[in-house]
Amino acid sequence: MEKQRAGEATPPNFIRDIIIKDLKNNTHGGRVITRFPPEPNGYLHIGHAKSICLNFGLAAEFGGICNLRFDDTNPAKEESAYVDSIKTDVRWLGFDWEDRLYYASNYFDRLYAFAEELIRSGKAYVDHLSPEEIRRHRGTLTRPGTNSPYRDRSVEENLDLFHRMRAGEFEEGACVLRAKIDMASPNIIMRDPPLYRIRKVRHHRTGDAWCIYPMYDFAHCLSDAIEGITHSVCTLEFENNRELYDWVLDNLDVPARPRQYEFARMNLSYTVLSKRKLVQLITEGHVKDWDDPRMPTLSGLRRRGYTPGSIRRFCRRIGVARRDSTIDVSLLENSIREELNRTAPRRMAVLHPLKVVITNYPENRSDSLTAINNPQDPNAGTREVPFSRELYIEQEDFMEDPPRKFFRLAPGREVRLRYAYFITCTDVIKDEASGEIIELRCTYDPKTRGGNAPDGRKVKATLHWVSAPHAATADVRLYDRLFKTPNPTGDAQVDFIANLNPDSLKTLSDCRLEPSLGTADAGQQFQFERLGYFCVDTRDALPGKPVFNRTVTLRDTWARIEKQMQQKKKPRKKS
RNA sequence: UGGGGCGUCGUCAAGUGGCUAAGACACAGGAUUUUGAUUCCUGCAUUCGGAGGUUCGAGUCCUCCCGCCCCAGCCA
Repeated sequence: MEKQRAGEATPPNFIRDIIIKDLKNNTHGGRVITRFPPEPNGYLHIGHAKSICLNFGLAAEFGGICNLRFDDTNPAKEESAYVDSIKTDVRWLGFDWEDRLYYASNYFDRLYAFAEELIRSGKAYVDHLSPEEIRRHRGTLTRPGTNSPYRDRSVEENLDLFHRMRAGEFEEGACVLRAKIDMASPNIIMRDPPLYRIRKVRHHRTGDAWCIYPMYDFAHCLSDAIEGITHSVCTLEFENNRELYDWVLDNLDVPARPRQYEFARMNLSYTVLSKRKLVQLITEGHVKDWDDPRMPTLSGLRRRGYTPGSIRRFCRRIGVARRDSTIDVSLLENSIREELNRTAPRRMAVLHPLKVVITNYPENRSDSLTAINNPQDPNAGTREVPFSRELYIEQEDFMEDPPRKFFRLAPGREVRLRYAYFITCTDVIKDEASGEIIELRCTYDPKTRGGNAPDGRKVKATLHWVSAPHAATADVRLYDRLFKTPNPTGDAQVDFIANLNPDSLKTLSDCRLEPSLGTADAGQQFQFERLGYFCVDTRDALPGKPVFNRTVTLRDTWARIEKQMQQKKKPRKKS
């Protein structure tokens, strides 16, 4: 096993501390059993990755196990398609639940028996109040609730009623099984919470076997107990539910006594993570689907070119705590750059082509030059790239009237073409009608082959380029942040949709790539030199016709300088 | 306004009464560079939401105050 690099060890967090203490005190018989419990009603996103890494990571670190358990107690919202995508994503992230793939729905019989046990001990009752009446009886944050008139039915009557609920004798909403706790509890969760409701809906796994389904608060803690979970880790919004979690387990004869611990869910700048909002983005057509490369879903990130390792490292770096937090996306971006810098083969690709004719280079001749595949990895070897009289360079690498700090190509200036020759710009050809620059005439110095001048003269810039007659053509998708504001949902007055970045996707259809890129396979990742990291799309690419997605740009100091110069030019706005 | 939580650098986050308050990202300088990339240096909280108090000593303990988050689904 590769030794963890310094600073990459799992940082301490309070849940880890609890486990260490429990292990020391033999609280759970020295065992650590966690679980990742998604509801199959949507795709996993980067926030779930935090939970997955935490739960599986904790188990791995302390010699325990982590189960994958689908919390499928609401058939109206859940689908097996989501089960499949979740399994794919967890596996892709690099975690293995082995033979421990569980479903809350597998426990429906046992859960039903637990409910009967609660009724028999006088701690649950069937309530015939309507949903509206239940709400009214619940009271408010500051006022206690009032008891349901059905609260004191006998055990026999409750048992009978509950059996009849299960038998389908009542309509949806006609009645519900409730825990008999305390309608005056300051914790609203404890005011006789519903345990079972009637749903005459086909369940994706149990079919029509049931018409009553357990609520989260009843099913989750008992599922944990059934599986012998020791540390039930969830997010902070369930903190109020912990009292009920404990109540259920304390009032039933359960096989194990798990404990719930809560950590803060993450927010990520320039995006949204709530399932409701992600769904909205899809249904309103702002993005294509769950796996749109702009989505913070694991399938979106995967398609964007993020690797499992980069996401795991990101999750390790953000830590686990109880305070609200918004992680800067640059941390995520840094995680993938860091990996791809080490691993991605370099290639040259011209996204916005500007034709260059080397006037002193013979027609009908070509040249083959050796390029290094990855300067960070000597084992990556080299490749040959063709050179000829007609080339393409990046439009933004030439300026007719360059500012001081611009040291790329300009009239009369000499620059290096990477791995090729020094060239000097002699003429600028423009479209007569529009004035647009359509071609450059340059000369090359044959003595600089490979990129070095024998006389030792230096150039200030090295440009990437592609030989025109040899180039492959492809579509390249430039993805950027989905929202233009760091906190798209921050202003309650503004619909987050209004904060969408209109430039989150730019599709370029006339990009010229070095020939080898024309046959790249789906999923392959490259660094396009001086531009960024790109991968071949896995959905829209055809054999021999790849489509490239930009994962992330390279850090771009020049862009920053340009921006600063622009800001200087503009008169400062009064603050 | 009832209850439950949380406030340490721009963003995360260590810190569990006793060296000069870790580290990462971001940012700003500089060096190296055939990617304005990478890499490498350097800088970046006299102060921990605020005010009092306890203590020889407080980010850590106490009191009060301020701010933010969660809970009134037959969702999870």
